[in-house]
Amino acid sequence: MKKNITIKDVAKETGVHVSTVSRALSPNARASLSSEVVERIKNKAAQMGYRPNLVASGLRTNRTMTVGIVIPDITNSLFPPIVRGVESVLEEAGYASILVNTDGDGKREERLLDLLLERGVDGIIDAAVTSQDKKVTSIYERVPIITANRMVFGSGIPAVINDDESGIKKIFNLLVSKGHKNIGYIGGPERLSTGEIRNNAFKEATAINGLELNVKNTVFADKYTEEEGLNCADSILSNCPNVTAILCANDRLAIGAIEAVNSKNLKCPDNISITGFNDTPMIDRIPPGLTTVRILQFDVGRIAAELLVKKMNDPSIPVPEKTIMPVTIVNRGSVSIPNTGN
Amino acid sequence: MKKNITIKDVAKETGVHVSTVSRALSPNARASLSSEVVERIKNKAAQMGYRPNLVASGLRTNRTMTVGIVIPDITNSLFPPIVRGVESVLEEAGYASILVNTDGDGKREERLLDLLLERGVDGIIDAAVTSQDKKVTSIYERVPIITANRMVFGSGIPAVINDDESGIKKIFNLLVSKGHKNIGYIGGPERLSTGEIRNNAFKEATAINGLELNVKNTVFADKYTEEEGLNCADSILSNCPNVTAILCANDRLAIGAIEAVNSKNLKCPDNISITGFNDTPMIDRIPPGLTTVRILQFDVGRIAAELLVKKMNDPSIPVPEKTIMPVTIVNRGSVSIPNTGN
DNA sequence: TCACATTTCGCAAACGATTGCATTGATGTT
DNA sequence: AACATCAATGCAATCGTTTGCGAAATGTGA
Repeated sequence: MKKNITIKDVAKETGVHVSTVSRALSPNARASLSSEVVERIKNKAAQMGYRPNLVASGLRTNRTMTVGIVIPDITNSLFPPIVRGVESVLEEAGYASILVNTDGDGKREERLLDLLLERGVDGIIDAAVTSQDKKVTSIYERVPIITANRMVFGSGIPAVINDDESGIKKIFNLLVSKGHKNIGYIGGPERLSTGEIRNNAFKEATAINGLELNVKNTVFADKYTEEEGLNCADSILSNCPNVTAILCANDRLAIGAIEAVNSKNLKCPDNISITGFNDTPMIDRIPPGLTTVRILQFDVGRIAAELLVKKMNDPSIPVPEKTIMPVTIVNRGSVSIPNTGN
Repeated sequence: MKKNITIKDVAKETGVHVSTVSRALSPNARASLSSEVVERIKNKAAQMGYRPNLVASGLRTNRTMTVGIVIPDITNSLFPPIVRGVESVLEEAGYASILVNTDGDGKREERLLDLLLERGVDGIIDAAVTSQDKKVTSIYERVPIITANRMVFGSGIPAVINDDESGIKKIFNLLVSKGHKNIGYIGGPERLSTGEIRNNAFKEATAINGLELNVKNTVFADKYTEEEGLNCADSILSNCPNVTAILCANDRLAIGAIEAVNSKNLKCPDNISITGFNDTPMIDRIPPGLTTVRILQFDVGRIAAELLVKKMNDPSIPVPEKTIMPVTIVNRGSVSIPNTGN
């Protein structure tokens, strides 16, 4: 392993002091130097193959130029686009990102957040928070944080989220416009802001439309997984055989619901219409084509990162506490007019 | 933003020297201290909420306890499981990982590798190398590297790859065992080791089986994308209408090929059998269910990381230059007996 | 030509932790 | 009792960079 070339080596080679080299190589401090030396030093440094040591610089400046990205699980296709969105702006701004997966485990999340702190990250993008997250709130006084896709209620932590409420209401309206009156609902986990907001939106939507809501046709998933979706749909279908549609708080739940429908020898959408939320990648290739709410995954990450960069540059700068990204309905094959026949 | 508590604060508070605190908190050096002081210091440190500054420690020890993970694109579902595999062992070993996406762009890859070096990563897992990658080879003398899923031929860089050759041969044999004699092939990019190995394996397989191979039914994709798969399949289907099966070097190509078949009003597998490679997540939900080669994505990452940890602990330790992970065939619906009728 | 302002650069102290070496005090040996 | 031995801790340099401050060199104006 070769030895690294330091600022000191460059200084010796060019016959100036290390501080001069430092200044010559720093775009800000460069101004106080004669352009002649600056050129000479920059050339020599390049020629010697000098690469700054970000660790040393980080120690001195207390800025590591790294941020932590906290997500539940990169294996969940909802998150990679968010991560890319985050990195698209972070990379431009010179930041590297440390990615960690919480697996939705609170203890893990706490550990990982502490780890990020030890590593001196300049900021954190957290897409794995729970709606009442204590840990992240306590950390918020030590480092700038932006939550993405989810939020912590009443924490003051700036959040970039999707318009969950209007998404649910729009797709609910789509169902009623098709003639559905008996709509089942598979809700999201109440401990997540997405779950709570979507679930409330569903309740409101039923009320607004004068439909009735009973405990049998609205069940709440404990996790956003296909398996939960399958179980919840099973429960709805057996307790309320007269539902003509099931609105799901998330695509994965919807996929599970479709499975449940299929396994009962029913067909979606012929017998039961099903809708999702997120329009997660590849979902369009799974039959019958999920009608769902499209969110701007990449942009959620992008905007969150932009806000974070602002905050990191100047912690006192005010950023909106809630940025709500627009959603759109994408119509595919999983919704049709209700089949009340037989 | 609160001030961080340092080793110096703990020293002052306990009335000992900073070096003593350092030793007390370091599992190795702890031995040379009386257990009484060690306890006292550890307690006080915990009580004060002391958190080590990994940046400072990294500067002194020249070990940042971070590794770089280089992949083409986290949005490609092949990679998240690999990343999780890597992190599963890295996290245990106390390393954090910086994830970067090259987008398959050589220039980007070079820049990102340099960035990782500046950040003083202790090692690199690279799943984005080309088969003749100069950059990564040149960097290999500065930091331990393991390539995952792909390899750099003749570089001496340890690689953990899948048994691409036997995967292709097995699935080829599956096709001939079903009776296929006129098999088209959509190959992988020649600049990637996976492409080269799989393409050669296909050639060998045809030779072994005494089948003929012509330029019209074997085409090579420039990238592993659905779009390329579609175009390549289009070309094969129009130039060789008598092919009964298309073997694809990768699942995404296969998905594109299925699209091409569908768009010609043919059906897979009724008219054309199609096979893939990787058994990428969710692929099982896309009709008609791709018959493909399953690779151990998670384990490729895991093993690569294990080797890397070994190397980082002792660069002189020998690790196998090539670790080949077993593959298995997973039979789903996309292969049937050839339809030569009409 | 002198006093003074400016530009350009060097000096040295930080940042927080680690570690080889020196020092202290206690213990053991003869 | 004198001395070697060893365990426990302190001292200070070090990692590579940044930056406030001061010194030297240069320029300016009268």
